[in-house]
Amino acid sequence: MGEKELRKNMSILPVSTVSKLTGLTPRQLRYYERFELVYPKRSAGNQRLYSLNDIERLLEIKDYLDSGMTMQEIRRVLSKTNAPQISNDPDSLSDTEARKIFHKEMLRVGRWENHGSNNLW
DNA sequence: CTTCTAACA
DNA sequence: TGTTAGCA
Repeated sequence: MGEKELRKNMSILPVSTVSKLTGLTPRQLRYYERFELVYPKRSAGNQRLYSLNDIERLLEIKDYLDSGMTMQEIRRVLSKTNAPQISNDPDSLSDTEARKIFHKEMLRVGRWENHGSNNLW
């Protein structure tokens, strides 16, 4: 697995950020998790941590729902393309390193907001 | 922030 | 069926 893919699979984004990024409410994010459309990690405080791949997934889910697709159908499609979240050891990262990565993502978020772009990665 | 149940269209 | 309000 390349370094890029590794970073995309790191779960570091809290629901508030993911909500703004995807336009989905935290409630919807929880609902989708119930249907196994996404499998975010959990922080020590039991709060969801999403990866960049999860963002892409969620955006896809949005489109699929607009297309009139069902949760079950979406789950089937997504389970083929993207296997369940794999081993991304957040514990293997030092705190400073994790903070660096998170800050980087925050900067990216700001950039998108300024450009108002929907074509993300 | 999390969980849960009940309710709506 | 997808989503939400209100609670603890």
